[in-house]
Amino acid sequence: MRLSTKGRYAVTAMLDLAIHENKGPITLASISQCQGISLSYLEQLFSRLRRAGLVEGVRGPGGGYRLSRDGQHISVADIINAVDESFDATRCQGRADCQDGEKCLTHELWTDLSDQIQGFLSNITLGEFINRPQVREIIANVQRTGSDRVSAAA
Amino acid sequence: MRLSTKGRYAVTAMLDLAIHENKGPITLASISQCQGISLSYLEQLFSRLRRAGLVEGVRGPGGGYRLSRDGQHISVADIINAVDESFDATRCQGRADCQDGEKCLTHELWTDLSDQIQGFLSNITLGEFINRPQVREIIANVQRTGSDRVSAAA
DNA sequence: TAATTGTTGACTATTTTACTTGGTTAATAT
DNA sequence: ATATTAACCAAGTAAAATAGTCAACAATTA
Repeated sequence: MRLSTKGRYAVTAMLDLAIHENKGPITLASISQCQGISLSYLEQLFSRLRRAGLVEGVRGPGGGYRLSRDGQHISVADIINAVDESFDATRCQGRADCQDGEKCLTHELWTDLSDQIQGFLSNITLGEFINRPQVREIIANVQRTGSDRVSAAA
Repeated sequence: MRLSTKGRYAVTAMLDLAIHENKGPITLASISQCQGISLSYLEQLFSRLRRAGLVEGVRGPGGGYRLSRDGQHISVADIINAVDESFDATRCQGRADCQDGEKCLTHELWTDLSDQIQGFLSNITLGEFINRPQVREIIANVQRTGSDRVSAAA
């Protein structure tokens, strides 16, 4: 479980899709412009998100990306795992040839902790998150002051 | 909040110190050997942990590092923040000149989420973690099969 | 057909990670 | 005192990850 700006890009982009879930596909160009991420970099990220089955692309004019399943069933952990491919290959794998056993010990402690974090992020879904009262408030405020995404994308 | 192998190294090393909290200082050489991390890299990490006030070094023979305060009061978030120095400087800072307001929106959603993760990891302290029944079991098992750290360090 | 948008691959620059080398100090043991 | 131990410190380096560019191609719509 790695958590970097790469993961943040993916999560914020996915939140973008989740918020406009019912307004048709969102183009990467739009996300690129709004979030200041290069288009090609987003393409790379979405390539992975698509292969992970989290989004589906729609080609042609009016196309873009949409969530491939309900936001309620896409967790933050899903997204981060999709773009990070962190097959960790922690040392001392299998062979218990550590000098005094401590190596395997702390390694195991970390995996325990890592599982905890993973579990925590698995319980935060896009749908659940954007439906929290305080988050809904943020969304409402921004859409009141700024112009809507639909008009901006049209 | 960045979470990489660097952070894992730091956390596992700190868990090492926490487990042997009452057995005097632990040398970096010992941790290096046990966890397969280069000594100098550990020195760099502990330099930061020390400057963050999480550990204190003891020079000379029999020296090493120990926690500078009780493990109950050192959280995983403390450790990761100490070694990662992630002042993120997320774009669109202050100036709300985003094209359609969406940029600031998802940025804010991320900080919300990020605060959640931070809060979660702040609640997991070294002391609390290694005192969990299932974790204590791991520790007991390893110390039964392998030789003890004290004998290995002596 | 022309425009739009996803899809893919190769290639590059920058940053971070992880490590190396070579020292210096401070404490301890002989 | 001297040698040993170990923390401290500072450059520099190789490998990897991050972030981005460029260029082509495929499907869809108007």
